[in-house]
Amino acid sequence: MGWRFVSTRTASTPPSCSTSEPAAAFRRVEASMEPIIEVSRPSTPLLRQLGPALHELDKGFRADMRVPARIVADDELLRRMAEDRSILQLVNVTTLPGIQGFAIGMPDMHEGYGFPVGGVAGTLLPDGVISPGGIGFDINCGVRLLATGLRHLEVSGDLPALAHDLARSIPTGFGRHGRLALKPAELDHVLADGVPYVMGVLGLGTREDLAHIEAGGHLPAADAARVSTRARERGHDQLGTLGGGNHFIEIQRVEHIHDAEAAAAFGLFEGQLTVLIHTGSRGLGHQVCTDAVRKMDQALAREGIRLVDRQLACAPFSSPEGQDYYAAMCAAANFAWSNRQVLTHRVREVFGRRLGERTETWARVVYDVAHNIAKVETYGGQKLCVHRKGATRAFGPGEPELPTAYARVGQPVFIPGSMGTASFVLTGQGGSRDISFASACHGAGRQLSRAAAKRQVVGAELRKALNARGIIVECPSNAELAEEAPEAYKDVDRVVDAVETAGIARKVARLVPLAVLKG
DNA sequence: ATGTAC
Repeated sequence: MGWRFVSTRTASTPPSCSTSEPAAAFRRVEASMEPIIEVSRPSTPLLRQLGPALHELDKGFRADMRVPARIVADDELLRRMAEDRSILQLVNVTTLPGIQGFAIGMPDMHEGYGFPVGGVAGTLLPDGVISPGGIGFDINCGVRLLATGLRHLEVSGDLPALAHDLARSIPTGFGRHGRLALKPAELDHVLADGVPYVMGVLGLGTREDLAHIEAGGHLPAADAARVSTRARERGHDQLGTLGGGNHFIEIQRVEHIHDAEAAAAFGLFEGQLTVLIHTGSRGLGHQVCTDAVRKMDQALAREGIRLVDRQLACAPFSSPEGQDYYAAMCAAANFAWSNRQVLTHRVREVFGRRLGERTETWARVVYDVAHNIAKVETYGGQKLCVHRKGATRAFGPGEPELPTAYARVGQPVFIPGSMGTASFVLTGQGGSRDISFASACHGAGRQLSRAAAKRQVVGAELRKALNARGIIVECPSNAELAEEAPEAYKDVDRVVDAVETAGIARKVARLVPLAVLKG
């Protein structure tokens, strides 16, 4: 395997982002971004394989690295990553003040804002930085799996009606408003209290749901008062909406069980009808991120932070900007969990109406896990701010936060494939703490930009091809379909295999789509 | 991802 790492500037002179002339500094950094890797050259001792599907780029690669960069991938995925700037972005992450151990990229890694999507980094509290770009614009974008007691064959004739009803009940697409318009005081409660409020006061859900959501659907560090007026305006009527892009609701069948013990613990069986919900905090979270990036950018000089890429805007966790962002991020996360909770309620309404309110038609929450979030977690006795951007927490067995029924098998991890392809349920392995700060991948990962996908794929033809395979498509826009075409994504089987080979999480079940609802 | 370019 031949890899050559090429840095276009000398390692002894890391670029600085002089905050007195940010625009010029930004241009310099941009100019230094290509290329990081050339394929088919002699290998370098700077990149070495640490284990199965685990690689490390030595700290000596660039003088400004504080820790090494690691990547979970097989050789083919690594080669793919080298085609965009994601590895360079991961190297940039290693320069952040307070970073501990290593920055690590998941096998679905690709370019993002500042951090790569699929990047994980832990910074030491209290004074290590928190960086909004390490969480992403869609704060607490995440995935929730619902499992019914139905066999898909029992209801195959009802699927078109179910999909249609869901499409009528759930607003999808860019900027769409929902049926719930929250009064300011109600929005405050959603932001501060998350799903317990939605369940307890609005009556949408059960106590059982709460036990099967990461963090119980409520981060207590949230402070509604630190969410800007503009963010609240954008979010007040978006609870219970799906959004656009890669967000979707999919009705699926469990095609194959890989791990009988874990599947039994999660309540999954072959032929079962499941529903996968993928969405986040909509315009509210986006505005929280935008607000924080601006504020932190202005505070860099005061904090004496010099950045290699301005998109890595950050502030010490303990600083006013860091605390404001963390409290607002937690509030946006509560909003996102609440959003998935309201969507769950809509699914239950539709299923109950169409199929009758029976034990079998009840959609139980298997788990709900964030993949764009920062969490305070303890590693080696140290409290870290673990940034996961396009990365799923993957706790192994025995972690106190897990539901009791999952304590022996580990945390459910959901890996949605691209539209029309398989999704996976995995379970976190004990080794994940040391390998990846207890993190796994979050999806197949883009390999084509949205623009490139639109050029290459005709939405109407994709729709026909999906229908020909018996997949129901509820999506008003052919353009949106084209952007999310399977060709735009990496091979999800390969991505999941890399995570499993590395020892982070193991396969429990493979799910295939029956109907997809998207913006 | 996103009232898609303050």
